[in-house]
Amino acid sequence: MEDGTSKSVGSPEGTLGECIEWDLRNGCEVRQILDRVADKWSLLTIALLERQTLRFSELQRQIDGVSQRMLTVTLRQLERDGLVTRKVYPVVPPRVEYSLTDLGCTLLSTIQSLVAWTEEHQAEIAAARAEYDARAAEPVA
Amino acid sequence: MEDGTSKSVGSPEGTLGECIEWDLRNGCEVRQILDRVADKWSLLTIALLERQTLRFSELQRQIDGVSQRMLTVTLRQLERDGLVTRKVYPVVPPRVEYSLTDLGCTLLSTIQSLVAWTEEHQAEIAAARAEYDARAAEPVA
DNA sequence: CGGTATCCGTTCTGATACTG
DNA sequence: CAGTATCAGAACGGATACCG
Repeated sequence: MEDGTSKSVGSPEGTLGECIEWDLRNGCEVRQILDRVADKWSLLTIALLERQTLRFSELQRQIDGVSQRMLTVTLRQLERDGLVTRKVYPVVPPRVEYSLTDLGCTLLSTIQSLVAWTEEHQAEIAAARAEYDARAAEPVA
Repeated sequence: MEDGTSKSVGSPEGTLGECIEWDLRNGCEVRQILDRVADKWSLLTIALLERQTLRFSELQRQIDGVSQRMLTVTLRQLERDGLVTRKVYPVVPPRVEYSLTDLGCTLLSTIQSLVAWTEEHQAEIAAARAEYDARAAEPVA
């Protein structure tokens, strides 16, 4: 996990296509970051932290389906990437609150778009799948 | 895989937070779709097909890093979900071209945002990681 | 409560070999 | 060229047990 020293950045401007090519040609860490933010749990976690601070248990309850381990791992990654802040209150029982950093907030709108898109086109995708599967079942006939 | 019959969709309007909650409470297939479109290879594949049709080998060459197997799998999923069109020319040697469907195009802008965000904040993330790792190395001191 | 450590089965991936 | 099939290794994810 060496990283790319943060200075050789300077991504080229231009169309997305160009950026992608640049990205790919460099086989750089962009893909790795993309994988992180595009992660299922990361996406949902960030979305849930929109404008609100949540405790570990609250997150776990709301995401429901995520195991304690996965939530912990996800939060650690997000914290490491500077997207989420972890605040520990030295009380007993322990209280740990998570919230988005400014950097994390900049991701919000994009994630919103992605989630919104998914919900908007849910039916279309389901239909496409059904059609595809049906076609696969009865070949050319 | 019951469908979402296209009419029972009506995701609630309002803030993203509300949508997410709705999403989670339904434990619906949204997450599954999200996982698909948020996939590393899917993301890059769709981005590369922006306004252009590409052959299998062209995609493989440009994405570089993807194995033939993964590219095939990815393209099949995207095709099944109705995001990509697969056109086979019955010639020899075989020629297969891929392009985005209208549905796939609607995802373009969102994906562009995500990729753009990643490239824009690459440095910040790298810095955050470095700081986090450094802090982990020398505890409280 | 909020983790961490560990075991362990499942999934994902890449490399390789073979086909139309 | 564009796959499909197979196999082994790596990564993922859940369940459990235990700590501060």
